[in-house]
Amino acid sequence: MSRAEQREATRRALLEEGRRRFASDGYHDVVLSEVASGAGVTKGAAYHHFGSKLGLFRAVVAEAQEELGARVAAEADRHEDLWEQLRAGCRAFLAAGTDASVSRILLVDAPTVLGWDEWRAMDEASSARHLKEALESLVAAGIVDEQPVEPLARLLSGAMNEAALWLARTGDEEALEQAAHALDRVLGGLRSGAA
Amino acid sequence: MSRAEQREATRRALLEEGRRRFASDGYHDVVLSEVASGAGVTKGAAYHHFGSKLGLFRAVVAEAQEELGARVAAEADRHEDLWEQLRAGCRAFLAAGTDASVSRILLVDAPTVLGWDEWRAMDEASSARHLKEALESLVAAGIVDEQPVEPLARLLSGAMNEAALWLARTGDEEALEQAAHALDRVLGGLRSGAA
DNA sequence: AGTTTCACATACCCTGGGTATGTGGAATTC
DNA sequence: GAATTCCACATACCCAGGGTATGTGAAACT
Repeated sequence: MSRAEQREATRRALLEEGRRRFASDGYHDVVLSEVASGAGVTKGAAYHHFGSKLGLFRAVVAEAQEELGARVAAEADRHEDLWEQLRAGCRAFLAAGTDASVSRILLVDAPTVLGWDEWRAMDEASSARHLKEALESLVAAGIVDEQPVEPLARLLSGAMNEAALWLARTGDEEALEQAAHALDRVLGGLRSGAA
Repeated sequence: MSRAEQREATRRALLEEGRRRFASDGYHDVVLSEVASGAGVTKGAAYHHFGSKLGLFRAVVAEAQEELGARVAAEADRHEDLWEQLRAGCRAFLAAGTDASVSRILLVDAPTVLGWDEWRAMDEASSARHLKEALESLVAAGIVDEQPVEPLARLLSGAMNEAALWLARTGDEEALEQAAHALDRVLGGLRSGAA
């Protein structure tokens, strides 16, 4: 194995082991040296690659964020109708929240550990941006009334984050159906001439 | 000062200094011995009263939670109409989120530090319960369609938490108005025969 | 007045994040 | 292909800070 390959291999091993532990134990209870030994290396390697425990966490978050964004977008893009795209995206997000490596890392720990500002910036770069764009398209198409999209997107984003956490906890198939229904209700309020 | 009075005085001093620091620096960056010295005592006193750093935080959270719940309930109770009660409560919550000792402590740190389960249990005991009760009353009055109230409450709770954080960050008078409007839209979707 | 109690102070322990430095083998140079 | 450089890590160490064990003096009780 060449040096570049070797480097990439340990990097990946650290990311994966880190993700596992962050998801199951939470940021604070994760010991960096244990992540390293779990990945078959030592603390030194982790610091070489990521600079700090927070650096590793940041990298894990970024990766998980991207994956989630892609997953949601993929589900949304299966529909032609703009309104259905929004619904499908939201549902995909709720379903994804069941995964601990999403909920614990992205929704619970990330805001505190990275600070709310940085977390929001990362969120903006993926899922939140999709949501905002979807809403803007709907406004442009006249399906949703003209209005500031930003606060609306925040409200919906928050609603779905919380719902996803709730589902992750009471990981029930029925609960997911209920949440999806409730979400439809809420979204319904946005349609032109609904209220 | 009697011993009981003295005890209560230091307890309060620790709670208040703790609340200040947790709000401005966040749980992790708060050093317990500094909280103590800020309150005019030593670490020993803090451990005597609260058992651990987490114990102090828990006490601070409980107090802040109660205050918030009371504030929201008070605003809601100024209205006769059930629907207006819900709206007023939500608006009061949004306004309260501007306060750092609410947003940082209750919304950002508490879920991670106490763990989501414990946080949810505490939330349930105050604001979340009020929200659920309000929704149940609305359903009973036929203003909102019959449906599972639990997931709906979670969605709304999450939406308001996130909105409050957003407001705390861009602490704008106009933003608050926008958020309140967006909230009305979303709530509007719940009324019978709206969708 | 003697004894007990208890609210704290003091001194110490130890985990764990961070850093500074060493090292062996791959990549490069001549 | 021997010498040199480079670099991905390992090793050894530092120290901040949460937690604990024990001491102490003044109030409360007898």
